[in-house]
Amino acid sequence: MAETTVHTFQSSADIAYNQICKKILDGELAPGQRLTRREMANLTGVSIIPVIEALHRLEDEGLVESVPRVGSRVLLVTDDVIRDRLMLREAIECQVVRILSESITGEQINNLMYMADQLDSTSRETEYSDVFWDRHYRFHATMAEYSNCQSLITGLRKLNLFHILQRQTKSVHAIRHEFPGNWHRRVVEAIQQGDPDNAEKVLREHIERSLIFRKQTQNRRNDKKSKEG
Amino acid sequence: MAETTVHTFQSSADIAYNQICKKILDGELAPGQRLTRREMANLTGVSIIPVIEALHRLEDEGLVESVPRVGSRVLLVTDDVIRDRLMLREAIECQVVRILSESITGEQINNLMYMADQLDSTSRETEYSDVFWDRHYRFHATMAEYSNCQSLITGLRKLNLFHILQRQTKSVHAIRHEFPGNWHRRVVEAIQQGDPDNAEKVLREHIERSLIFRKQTQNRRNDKKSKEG
DNA sequence: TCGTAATAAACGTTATAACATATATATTGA
DNA sequence: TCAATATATATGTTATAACGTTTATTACGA
Repeated sequence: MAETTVHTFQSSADIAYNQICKKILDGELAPGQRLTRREMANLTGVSIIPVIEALHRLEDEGLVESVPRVGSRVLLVTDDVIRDRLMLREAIECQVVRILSESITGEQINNLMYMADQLDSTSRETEYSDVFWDRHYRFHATMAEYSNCQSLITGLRKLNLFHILQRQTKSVHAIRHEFPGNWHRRVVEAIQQGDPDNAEKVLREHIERSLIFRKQTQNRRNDKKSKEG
Repeated sequence: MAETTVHTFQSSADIAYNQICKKILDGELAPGQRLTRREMANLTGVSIIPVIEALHRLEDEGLVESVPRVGSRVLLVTDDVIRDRLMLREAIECQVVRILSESITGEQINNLMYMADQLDSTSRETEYSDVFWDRHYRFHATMAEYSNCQSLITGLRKLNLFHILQRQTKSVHAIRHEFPGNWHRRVVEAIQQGDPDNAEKVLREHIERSLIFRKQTQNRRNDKKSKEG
């Protein structure tokens, strides 16, 4: 009831998009699952035309991959894709903190500091959970917004959506152990100091750490595999 | 005749996309020009459905902007958009040279060095021209390819397409004077040294220089305007 | 003359049905 | 039994036509 009652003309394409998107993010439609146009039309109650548009949007968001004349499926989260997105995330987030370190206002710093502390305390007190990741996404999305750069904002939103998909593999949870307890606050403090190079460095160290961690898990997984075989 | 005769099944959407895209890049459809679906259907000889897909692709490429229930038009190249793309370019290109400085092979270095010299000599000998920008795009696209990161490759391709659109405003030509004659070679040399931080620094200096230049032209333009008014 | 309301035209949206291609199944031959 | 071929089914693609909204035009009144 506190919702703003904006005239929200929802097109059929919107309906299809929202429903399919939700099912993907909830894991109801798992990675690799084929999404045929007629099935999606039946599933969402709209015709094929808006389903096509919905699938294209999902493909643009990076949640769906398509092959011309063959069809679409929920993105398969392979190691290659994970690495690809990690590289892009590093590029975008570093640029964001650079911009912020040169243009951020006091009020924005306060907001970020509050969110960072809230986030860091979450990671210390509880297991990795939906609420943690929610705050995590929101923190990074807020930084992106403060950059005032639409491409960076949009790019990061897509990466966050991908991360929700990636989380369904469960393997990301372990990254936690690589984080110092006050890492996000340290990022904000680096931004506050106003040195772009240092702010970027602080952020990059973190991302590279999780990349290194991923390589370790890969090796571990390979070891386990060779034991099984 | 030297073309590879690959079975290239061109869908109606492909036909529409190619034709409209070409007209935009050639300036035949100028920025701000409205692209109604029926007109585009008549223009390209296909029905509305594939035109819709073509326009969505062009929107994804960043050449077209749309408003739901209103329509599409060729992207208006405003100063805000230029700044936005410059920020994104900086993010992507810096990440590319970082990756390259840690993973590039000798053969790749040789290729890039050759392309850089060819490019730098072009900028010294001739006026800014199609052939210069062609080589420029190809140089940067090759670096992106060597990064082996699809998101960075795709992102840079879109930025290059945007730049072609931006060139139609003519204002980019003047950036030339900001370049030292051997700038591209220096980038490759920095990559070769294997230090990501330095490679990034070299690249970023260049991009920031052209950004500063843009601000100068804006001021100059404002001065001119106030004289006229 | 200007702002406002009513009308008309233009245009985005989408349901249906037919078409073309790709995949799965069945059949044939060795 | 297996591979190759032919058939059938599933599915992506797209043309057409109708629907609803937005924008442009006209008519009206102050």
